[in-house]
Amino acid sequence: MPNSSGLRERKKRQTRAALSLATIGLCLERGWDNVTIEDIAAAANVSVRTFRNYFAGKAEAIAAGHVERTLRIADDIRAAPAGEPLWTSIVHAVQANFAPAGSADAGEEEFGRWRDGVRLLFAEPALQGELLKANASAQDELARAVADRTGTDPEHDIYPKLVAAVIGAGSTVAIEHCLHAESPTPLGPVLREVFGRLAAGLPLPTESGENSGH
Amino acid sequence: MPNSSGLRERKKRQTRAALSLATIGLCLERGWDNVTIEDIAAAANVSVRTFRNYFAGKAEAIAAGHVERTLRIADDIRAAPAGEPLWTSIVHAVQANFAPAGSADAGEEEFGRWRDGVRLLFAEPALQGELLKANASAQDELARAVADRTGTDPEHDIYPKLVAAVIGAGSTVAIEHCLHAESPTPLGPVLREVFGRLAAGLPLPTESGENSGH
DNA sequence: GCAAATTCTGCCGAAAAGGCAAAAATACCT
DNA sequence: AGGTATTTTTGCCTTTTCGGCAGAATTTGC
Repeated sequence: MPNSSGLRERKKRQTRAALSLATIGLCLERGWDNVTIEDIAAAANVSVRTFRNYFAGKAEAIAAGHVERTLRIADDIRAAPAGEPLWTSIVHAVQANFAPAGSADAGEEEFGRWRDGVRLLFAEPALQGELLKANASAQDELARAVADRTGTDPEHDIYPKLVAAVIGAGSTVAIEHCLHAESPTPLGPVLREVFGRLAAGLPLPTESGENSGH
Repeated sequence: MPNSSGLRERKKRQTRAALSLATIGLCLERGWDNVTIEDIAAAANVSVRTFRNYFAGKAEAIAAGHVERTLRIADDIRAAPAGEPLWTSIVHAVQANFAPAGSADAGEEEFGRWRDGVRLLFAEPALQGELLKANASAQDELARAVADRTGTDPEHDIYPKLVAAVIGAGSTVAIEHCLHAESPTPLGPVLREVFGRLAAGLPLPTESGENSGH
């Protein structure tokens, strides 16, 4: 096994990040259809063939960040204090990875890049599929984390798989809601509302005062 | 607006079905990589260009049945008796469309095609994304149906969108579970367990007697 | 340094993807 | 029926994607 901290691995991570970043940047700038893999490779100073060694296509390059982000949710759930209720851990984990502390004002550049990328993702149908695949690919890891936490079997029991799927679905709905909202909405409260409803069994919203769960 | 029952529309549906069927058949027979669009078009007696008028690619052609099936769930939810609890309607609708009455024996040919298609979709990684996209594309319609049923707003309220996403996630988990089970498992009970847990707020399964909820 | 393993790269052909306009089929009106 | 409008099918075309292959270049461990 190659040393994961050697020069080679570091360069690989750099190239990977550069390609993903270049893809997002070019697509934001020119629009999805007006960017070829050749352009991206040139912008990242590698050959077209090398791009293909890293990613299957433009979409995958853009979604790469989302995959890492989602996988980190599983880690956070595993690392949560043992006594904490499962749903609390879930909300914290999702929030920590999709709505970093500084939120909107403290211009976390990485978060800004991610936000731009996601907006693109939702615009182009070819990218929606990739986002979905990213969620799905993290689902197994998520299910294992939930199984760890609840003492269930990630292979044979339905419970952890169902919870993992619901985490993905709930996160997606919350993010999409904030992204499509006319006024910029912070993700945190929406996430709490979504998972609050889920943990309550999705009862019909009461007529009183809209459904701003709070 | 073209008459939907005219000859033209009927032929279009026929061509569409023939292409989807030919794609599934050829892919099952030769394997995903060994089928070109040219093969499919030839098998369906249309030009390659016509195939592309109907579907963006092999994957979409295979998933077409799944899309229709999912859209019909929305219709069923709309058509359910007004007094019936929402979750009851949902379980009925999903079950009706993914596990037809006669179950295995009453060979609904369309159902057979769908089943083959789904098997393919889950087997080949290149196709899993298409299943996800199929679910997502039906999500909006599902949300509108739920909104109709619950008097919520499909645009601004989170509730209908969340329920729609959960229906998709729950169905997928149930189907996947049955497909991956070593012993052939009927979908109905699994579906009821999944949505039972969801309506209960996904409480941790009790230690007693496995997790066969309900 | 040196040998082994790994990655990068150019070259290649098969396939996909989609714009365009002529041809064919269907619909609709008189 | 006949004629016209609309829609679908088709062929032709270019550009881009996709991935196998082998040699060059780089990194690693010794």
